[in-house]
Amino acid sequence: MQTKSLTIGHLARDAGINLETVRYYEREGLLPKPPRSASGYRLFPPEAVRRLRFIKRGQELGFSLREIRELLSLRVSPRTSSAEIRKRAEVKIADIQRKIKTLESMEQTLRKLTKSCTGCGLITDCPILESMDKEEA
Amino acid sequence: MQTKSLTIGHLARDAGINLETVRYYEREGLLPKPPRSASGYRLFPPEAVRRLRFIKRGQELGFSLREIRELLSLRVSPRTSSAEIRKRAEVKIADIQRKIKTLESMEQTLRKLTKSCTGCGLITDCPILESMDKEEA
DNA sequence: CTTGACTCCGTACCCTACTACAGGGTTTAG
DNA sequence: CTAAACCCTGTAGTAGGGTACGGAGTCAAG
Repeated sequence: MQTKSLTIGHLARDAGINLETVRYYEREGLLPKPPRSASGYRLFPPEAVRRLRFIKRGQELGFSLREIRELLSLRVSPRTSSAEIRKRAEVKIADIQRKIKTLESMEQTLRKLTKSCTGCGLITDCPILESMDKEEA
Repeated sequence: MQTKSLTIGHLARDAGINLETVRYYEREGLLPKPPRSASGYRLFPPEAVRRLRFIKRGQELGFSLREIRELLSLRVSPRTSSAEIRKRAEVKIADIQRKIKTLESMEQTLRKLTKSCTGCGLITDCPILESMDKEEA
């Protein structure tokens, strides 16, 4: 075992995710298959930790594993050009922007409601609920 | 059947979701149980369409059905005060803001990468992939 | 009336993303 | 040398969010 390799348990702890999940990601092609020791143990390079963190962050942003795999594997085919990859990245940016816009509009709606809600009256007068049950912006 | 009521199929079509999903939402408490016709058919009020659209949008923003139900049912308990509801709405706003921030930072990362990627070179030189495989901001 | 489109309920199945064994080999600390 | 702590593979189970289907009743048009 080289000093630089991580066993699966080590990697999982460093990245803060379940050990079984690491194997799952490997099966699903999110993590490149690592070399093995003589006895068959996986020997992950230290970069694997960052890769796992990238996956986690992507998920928190609402990307599916399939999308994250896409992002991570843009380089897989040696045929695709750098331009192609750039294009894909731009699509993802547009994706993200749409998500941001929707969130912002939802925030606005909630914000307006809390503003018109003095917070003192009885439930029946709360404009937040009023609007909730009837519709939204 | 009153002129204003919608059958389940009608509602589903109007809201653009699967009929079975409507029943699922009712079971899960996202949609109030509608009155029934003499023969047992559900008779939804027209507002149900908006409610369904609200649910859909919430999902697109990464809220779980449980969270959406929470938002929708803030008024359920006649004991909670208007202030309580306002507080909950504010928590949701903070939630949304966190999501927006994370998305923005991811966008920034991707944007920086596309900028440094001329899009002309071979795959091996693409800075997007370079950074993908090694880490991220 | 009959036919086709709807509806009802209950149950079962699907996908995603994990998570948990079981049964067995390996490494390492004492 | 042995026990604890790891690791392996393979399979199964979970939760969330639906979706499909069978068997039966209902409604509207011709």
